Amino acid sequence: MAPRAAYYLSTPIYYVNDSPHIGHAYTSLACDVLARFMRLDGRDVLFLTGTDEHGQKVEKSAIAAGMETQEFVDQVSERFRALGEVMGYSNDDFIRTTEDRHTRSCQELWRRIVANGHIYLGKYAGWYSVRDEAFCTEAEVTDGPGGGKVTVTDGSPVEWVEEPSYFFRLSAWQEPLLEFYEKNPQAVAPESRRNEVVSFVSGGLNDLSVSRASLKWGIPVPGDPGHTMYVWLDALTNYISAAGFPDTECDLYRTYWPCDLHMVGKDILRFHAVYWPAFLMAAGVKPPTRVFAHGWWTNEGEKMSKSLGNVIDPHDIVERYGLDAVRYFLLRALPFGSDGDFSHRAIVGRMNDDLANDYGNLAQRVLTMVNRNCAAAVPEPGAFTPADDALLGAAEALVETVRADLGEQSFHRALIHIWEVVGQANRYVDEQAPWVLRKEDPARMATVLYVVIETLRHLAVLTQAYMPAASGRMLDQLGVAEDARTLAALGPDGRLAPGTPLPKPEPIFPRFVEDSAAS
RNA sequence: GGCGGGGUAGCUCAGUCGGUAGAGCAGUGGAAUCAUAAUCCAUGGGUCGGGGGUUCGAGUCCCUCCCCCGCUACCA
Repeated sequence: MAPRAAYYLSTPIYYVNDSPHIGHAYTSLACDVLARFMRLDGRDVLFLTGTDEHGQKVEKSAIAAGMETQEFVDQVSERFRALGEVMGYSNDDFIRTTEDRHTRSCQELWRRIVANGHIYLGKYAGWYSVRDEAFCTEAEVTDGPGGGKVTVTDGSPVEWVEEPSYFFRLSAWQEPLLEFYEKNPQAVAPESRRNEVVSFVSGGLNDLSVSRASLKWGIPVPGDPGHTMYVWLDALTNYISAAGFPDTECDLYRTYWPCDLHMVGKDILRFHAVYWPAFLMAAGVKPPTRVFAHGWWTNEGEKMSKSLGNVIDPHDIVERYGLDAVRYFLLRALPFGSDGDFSHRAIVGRMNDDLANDYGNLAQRVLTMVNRNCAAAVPEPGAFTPADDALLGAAEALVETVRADLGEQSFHRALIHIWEVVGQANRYVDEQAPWVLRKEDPARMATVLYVVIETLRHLAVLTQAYMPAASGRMLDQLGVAEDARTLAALGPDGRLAPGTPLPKPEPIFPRFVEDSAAS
């Protein structure tokens, strides 16, 4: 038997200075759905997430909180782990940049880049924003209200810093990067983001400051402990640290690197699509296969911000709408890659129309009939008619379509395709009218009900990646064994066995009923 | 300023090679009654952002203008 094809995908590591919000939840959710789907498809998956714990900002926050820095990051990192539990993530690893394995990896990557002549000692002078962890050009700085200088973009204060610094020779990587994008058109997605990246690189690249002398909370530069690595070089390296680097001969590394997919928000695309491949190529390491930048959410049409106080906390919406509904909505509401709006009306529409009415009710109406008229067991089908074959054929063809959609991270399209079959099944039930057959032709009724529950088996197996809990309950009601819920079990060979006892059906997707007492 | 992406039914959006404008939701009418008052059927006279052009024929190609979004530059 051939070894299972490996699939390595990552979320960004989240900065511990932030509180987990819907943006973090969304990025990881997309990865989780992909990871689950790939596992169902028999792939050997490594799904990585974690936390970014270094930098001046963290150090200052710890002091402000009156805590030891390590104690502070331990506590905040835990919040991101907790988010994973609330959202049902199935990550295989959770890396923290304060771990030894990461320090070793970073330092070795640095040594290799130095050995190849791409890091040199220079001097940096400029405006530095502690909040943004970045130096700013003169054009990005303006006079602040309090007399000091602030950034133009978000008004965070900047301070003038002059210090010796190590530089990464990014300027030398312009051509290799352009060649990389050219040869690997799928390396940056979606298409519009790829254009932006190519355009940015074509415009010329400046060398990058990759160390800071004034920073203590970070990874020391090998051979020059007076310097600490620049936060992005540190953070990005987590992706190979988790793959066992620098031990490039270990199973982990040989199996999973290069990473198949880095999922990121559009704000950090440049770091992943430009700096990161350059760092790796400079060290003689293969760059990641693909970086996908998704969009932002607004809340009821408004940009989310701390000052507006309208930042969506994943815990709140999961509590209000339920995890399965939230997971479904976030990936169905908009084309993946675009910006989207989170509104109460929109999610309730999806919950009630798509989940409760179309999908949930399809299962309920058919399983109830089976329960009452087929001795609560999978019925014995007779010969299939063309109408039966049409529905079964559509259900069986779905796996190919969904695999292709998810292969290009088109989460919403996969759901649209699945729901086309949901609609087809509802129409089939109306046309066949098993409640009429019950009196006139019980054998035909049994066949019709069988065709629908067999269709439901396909639907439920496929929706597992998006809605693990609800889909699992549906598979329970269909009498599908735990070990028969993979994509390999789809198709005619895995059909439901007549006579299998079925439990009494219970509604799977609750309708959201507005609380009229409120307001 | 440059580059990229958009401007299509009340709302969210599809529209491959140019050939009588589509889907979902919402609305209206009807059927059915197995089901979570769920389902199914019927129903869209929209200047396809404005103007001009090419063509027998353009949402779909060309020119131009307006507006929105993203990336980026420069002036300062």
